[in-house]
Amino acid sequence: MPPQKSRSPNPRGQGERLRTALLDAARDLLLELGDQSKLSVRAVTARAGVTPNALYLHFADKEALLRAVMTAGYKEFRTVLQAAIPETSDPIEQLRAYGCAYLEFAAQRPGLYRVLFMTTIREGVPVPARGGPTGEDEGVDAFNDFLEIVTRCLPNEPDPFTQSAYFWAGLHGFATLRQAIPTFPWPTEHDYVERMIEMQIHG
Amino acid sequence: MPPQKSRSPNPRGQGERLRTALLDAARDLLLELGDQSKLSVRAVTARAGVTPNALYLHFADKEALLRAVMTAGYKEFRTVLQAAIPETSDPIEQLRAYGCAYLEFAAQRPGLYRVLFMTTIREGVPVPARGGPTGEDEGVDAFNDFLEIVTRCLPNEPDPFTQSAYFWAGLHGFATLRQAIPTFPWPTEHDYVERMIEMQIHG
DNA sequence: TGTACATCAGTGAACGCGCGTTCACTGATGTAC
DNA sequence: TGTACATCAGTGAACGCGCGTTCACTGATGTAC
Repeated sequence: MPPQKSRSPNPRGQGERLRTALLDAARDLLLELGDQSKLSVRAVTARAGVTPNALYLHFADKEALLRAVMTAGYKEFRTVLQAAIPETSDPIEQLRAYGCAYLEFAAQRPGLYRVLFMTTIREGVPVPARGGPTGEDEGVDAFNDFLEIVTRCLPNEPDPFTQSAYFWAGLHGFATLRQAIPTFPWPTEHDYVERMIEMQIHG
Repeated sequence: MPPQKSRSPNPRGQGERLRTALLDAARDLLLELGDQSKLSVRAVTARAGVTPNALYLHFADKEALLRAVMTAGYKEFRTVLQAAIPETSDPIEQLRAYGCAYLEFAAQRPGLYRVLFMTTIREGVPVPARGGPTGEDEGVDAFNDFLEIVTRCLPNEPDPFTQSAYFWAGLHGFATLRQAIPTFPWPTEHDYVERMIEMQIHG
């Protein structure tokens, strides 16, 4: 349903609804186009059923929209991955589930994943730090969720932060290379995660 | 030296020189801009000191130029990495050097690396296959160079192809995540490669 | 040797398009008195 | 209760720009006779 038909203005006091509608439209277009470079102001506003200039009622410019999409994307990322963690006392089982969910997220939402983890426009976006704060940013929190699981998997590891970074890089590398070169004979998601766990945890 | 000044036409029979000049200009711009999406026909031809329409004397369209840039980029990639392999009988030493050179290549030529390993336009570009052919494509050959080193490192490994893919994904993940999120406290290139070798080879 | 012609390596000018953004306006809903 | 006004959620029309690409042309160099 691209250019939503015969939209009537939001009722008085509900103008902020359009903000959400624009964010949703941008996210959906990102999923369809698979690439941020094809995302135009005009496409987003058309998808929301509104003229291009209406964007500027809620965002200073196109870049502000993109930043807001990133913020919402990190929230979605964290929510989806949190939901995938099984309730079990076995941290390895949790790590396995988290890793697979990570790869699935990237595979199912390539455009969104690209914006979150493959762009350079992240000026001002917070980043995880050793012993850094929590609760300020969904992206940072997502890393900390992961760090927590890895820490429980490796109770004797002196540097679980770095270990998490290694694991993350492995997941990211598989997710993105497979996306770029899909015809390469990659192992399955499950095999890949399993092998990473074997090497990094049991090794 | 952006728009090369007062260029005179190539001598008769040397028209193909412009093809090379355009490829070089595109490569250089890619390195400067860091991103393929900003690369325009007009910028490339201006850099080569020629009007935009001259591009069509040598390439069918913009996409054909990009494909040619990729081909040349793979050749450059392979050449640089081959040159980094030390002459020694210790394959681990070679693997270490190759891994570091890989990360350095990505760090020093981010725009080029993006085109080679982070785009989706690679329709028709050959891809490594188990026991596949050699000598047809520089990208495939580069992987086979790497596969050969890994095989020598793991003489008892039943599936060095998959093992190479794991290693590759790890390198790619580190190279690209570090590029996207440079403020994260990443380990050094050398530490990362060392740890990968420990886990995958000695582990 | 002179000259008509072919070939080559480009250029000049323009096309239609989609882009991000701005300015002035509209029409419905609420509020003050 | 009526009415003048303010506010709100947008719209209409246009701007200047850079883009990829095309068409007809040019000016120098070679070749045939």
